[in-house]
Amino acid sequence: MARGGFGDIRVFVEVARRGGFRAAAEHLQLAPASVSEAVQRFEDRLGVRLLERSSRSVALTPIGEQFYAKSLPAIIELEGAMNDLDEQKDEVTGTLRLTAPYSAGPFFLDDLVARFALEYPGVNVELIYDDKKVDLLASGVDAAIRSNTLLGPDTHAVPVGPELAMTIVASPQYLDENGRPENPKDILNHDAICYAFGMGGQNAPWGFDGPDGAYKMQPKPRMVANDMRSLVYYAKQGLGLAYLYREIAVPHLGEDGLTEVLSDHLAQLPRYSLNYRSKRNMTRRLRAFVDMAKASPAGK
Amino acid sequence: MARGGFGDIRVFVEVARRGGFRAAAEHLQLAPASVSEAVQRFEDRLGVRLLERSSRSVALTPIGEQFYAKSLPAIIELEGAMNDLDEQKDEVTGTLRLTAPYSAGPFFLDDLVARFALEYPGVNVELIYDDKKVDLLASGVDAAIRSNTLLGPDTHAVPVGPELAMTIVASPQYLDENGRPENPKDILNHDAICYAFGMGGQNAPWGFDGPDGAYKMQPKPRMVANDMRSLVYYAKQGLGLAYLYREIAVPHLGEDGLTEVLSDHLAQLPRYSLNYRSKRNMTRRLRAFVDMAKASPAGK
DNA sequence: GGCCATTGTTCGATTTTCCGATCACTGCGT
DNA sequence: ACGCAGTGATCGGAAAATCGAACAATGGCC
Repeated sequence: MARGGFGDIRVFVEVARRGGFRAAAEHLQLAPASVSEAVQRFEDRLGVRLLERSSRSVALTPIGEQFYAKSLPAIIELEGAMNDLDEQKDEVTGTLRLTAPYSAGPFFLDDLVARFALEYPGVNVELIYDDKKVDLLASGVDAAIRSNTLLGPDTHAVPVGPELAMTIVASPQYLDENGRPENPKDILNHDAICYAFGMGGQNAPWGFDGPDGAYKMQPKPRMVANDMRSLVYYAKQGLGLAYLYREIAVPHLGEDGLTEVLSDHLAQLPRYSLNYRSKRNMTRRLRAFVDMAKASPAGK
Repeated sequence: MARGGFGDIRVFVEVARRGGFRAAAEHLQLAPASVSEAVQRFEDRLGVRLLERSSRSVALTPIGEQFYAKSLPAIIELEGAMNDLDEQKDEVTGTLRLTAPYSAGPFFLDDLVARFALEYPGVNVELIYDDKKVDLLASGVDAAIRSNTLLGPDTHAVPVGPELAMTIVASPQYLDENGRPENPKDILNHDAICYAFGMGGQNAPWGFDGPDGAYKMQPKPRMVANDMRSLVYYAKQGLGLAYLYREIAVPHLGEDGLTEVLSDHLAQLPRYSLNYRSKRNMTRRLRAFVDMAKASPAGK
């Protein structure tokens, strides 16, 4: 550091601003002795006394008052510039750690993450697919995409991904043999092919819209898997009614394939929720990702 | 100085402003190595590269460009505040303490000090004529003018005053009675009127230039005084050869006055040396005096 | 292509700054 | 008047910054 340079101005200004050496030292993260000595050396070099001292207090001299008044605005500007630098700095390198359900990738997340990685080449992305509940504080991830909004200190959520259209499908053969459900309550009399959230996880409830609003039902699960392509396969084999994302079912509809039922009764699922903690030291890379996710169209 | 503090901003800004480390170093009065290392440490602490370097040039990174743009106005403000402080400080009353040989006053120092006092009305000048050796550290003076350069920690010297032409004079009567010295060694056969450096001080040796270079001789002192006007008087009285500053002798030459001898053999004395310590307590008034002394023409 | 001047960098030595422990002083409460 | 808490200052040792000398790299000139 250039001896007796502008760093001394900062130290002096801090003493003046805080009304004492010890308070200034605390703010500057220096020892009180260091602040005392630094200001003394500064005054010696200048050949000017900026501060009047007694053993219990400190006051500005007239010339110190003037110098302080002139210097403070500039010091504040430099503090701002340093803060801006800190904020920008986060875009340079770092790893963004995400977790998301397996299902999110093909729907929208692969695309979103790829676009993010291209725009911010300095950021590495670590994406852990997991269907389990996640604790943002304990998990070490920057953000967790889940189907629901997470709660916690300083936790925020933004909707991401597409509006999720659901469907219930079955093979024509199954329907011939077991009848067509006419009302949502009819699924209780049918075999259900359900999606499970991993081993030991709950089965996804089936969501419906009725005259009284949205509600969910939990049918009797005949087949359970945590991969919707398997659900499609089981349905084709005539093993029951399968509840899954419509996008996955669409290629398998019609002719010898699957038939949709109860289409008018199905509720759309809410979009995924990007959950993150917006604490004071929220990194720029997380901020950038949240901003990009917000800006993405609902279909993506 | 608070390490890694705002002093580093100033150093970085200076490199950016001047387009290179060496130019910035010159302006900051630091070694190039110091500037290079200071900016490197700054970048390391920040975790950001502000400058792109090659072996012959330097350029700002994008983030460095932004930081420079934000910081420069504040640095300029602080420079202004420092300049204002310097200007104010010059107005603060203070005492410049000098010591000089008795001989310096009439030659140049009275004039120099008078011009200084007129230009800096807020400064008092205390001038102690003394021919003794002086210890800058112990003496309490700001600067010591002596005929030689002083040595010591942080001690600097600049030549001041006129080139000192010397002369040897005697009365025509004396020369008629005792013969005219033809060579410097002849003065050993004459009575000498010598200048003494105060009571108990040495006599000033007589300086000559010969084919083998400059040398000094110490003649047999018949008359001794520490005021050259007295030496002039003694010489007029025919008491011997007097060695003194030519400027003092000139009004007394010719007619019934004094005659110069050995003029071709005399060495000029080196200019006086203004010795001062440029340590951390170098005041602006001392700096101003040194600058004015440097700027004075050699005849003054 | 070779040489030279100029640049930024490196490194061990030196100088300066920072720090912890301690001290002197002061204002306040009793 | 005394004791205590809190302030700024001091000082020797540790840590950091600066420096001089030397080096590597580069661009311009011949």
